[in-house]
Amino acid sequence: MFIQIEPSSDIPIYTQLANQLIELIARGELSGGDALPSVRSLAADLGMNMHTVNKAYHTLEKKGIIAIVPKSGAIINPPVQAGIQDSHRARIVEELKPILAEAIVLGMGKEDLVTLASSIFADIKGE
Amino acid sequence: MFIQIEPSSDIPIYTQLANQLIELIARGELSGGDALPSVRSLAADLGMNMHTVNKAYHTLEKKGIIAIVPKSGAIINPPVQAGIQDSHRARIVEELKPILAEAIVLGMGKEDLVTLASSIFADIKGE
DNA sequence: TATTTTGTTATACTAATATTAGAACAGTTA
DNA sequence: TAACTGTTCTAATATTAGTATAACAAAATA
Repeated sequence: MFIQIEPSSDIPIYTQLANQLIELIARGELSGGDALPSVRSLAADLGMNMHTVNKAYHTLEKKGIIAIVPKSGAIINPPVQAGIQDSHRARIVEELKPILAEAIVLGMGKEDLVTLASSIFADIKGE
Repeated sequence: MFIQIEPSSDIPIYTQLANQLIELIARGELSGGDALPSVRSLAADLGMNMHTVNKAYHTLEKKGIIAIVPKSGAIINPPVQAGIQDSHRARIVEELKPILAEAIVLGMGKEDLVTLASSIFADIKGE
């Protein structure tokens, strides 16, 4: 598992970890049904505390991306075929809105935003 | 100026304030050249501390959205006609990437993302 | 069955951040 | 001149982030 943490970043370590795990899943390097490493082993691998990894896992669970089975481990949820759930979509919208507003103020138009979204999509999926 | 702060939110007050100011500008309710209220008056209006407003203003300055003139006040930057600057665009991409990755994992495809971006754009611009 | 591993929970500590508070300073504006 | 401006400073409290141990009970495994 290829994960790189920037200790000097203003983004919390557990958020960096959660984001990189999400990208690995989006890119297909981790798939639905796969088990994530135990919090202890991943913490040892990355040189961080067990509780930090635990917090990242629980962040992913709250987002509906993995399932944590008590006393057993964390498993990536199977891909949804019926499309995104409304509750998740609403959360994405709330996260996206302030960033898109910023982009608009800084001079981007509707076409620019659509192009940007497509290009980031391609980048995540692996160019 | 219509600003609503949620004290119980996990989003810091100064971030909520900065985001809502950005949306007001994106929507056109505040325009380039307009002066923002003084940090003291806005803090009094919103029932918060002067330093919290000050931090929100400096956040907007760092993003290139307003200019703060020492001993005078804060003025909204004029709209850019030459399109967004590369440095700003790069920052937007970094902010957008983890959210789009999350959307992909939760079942959204390229078309869904493009549609979502368009719909949020319309929403911000005032339906 | 016995051992190891698992996530969970609890406590404790340090560091950084967020927020409020009050005051003083020096330049701007009316 | 007088009021207002952002800046700077000190200070206090509250919350969050991160690390460090330790113990527990259930699951996996040898």
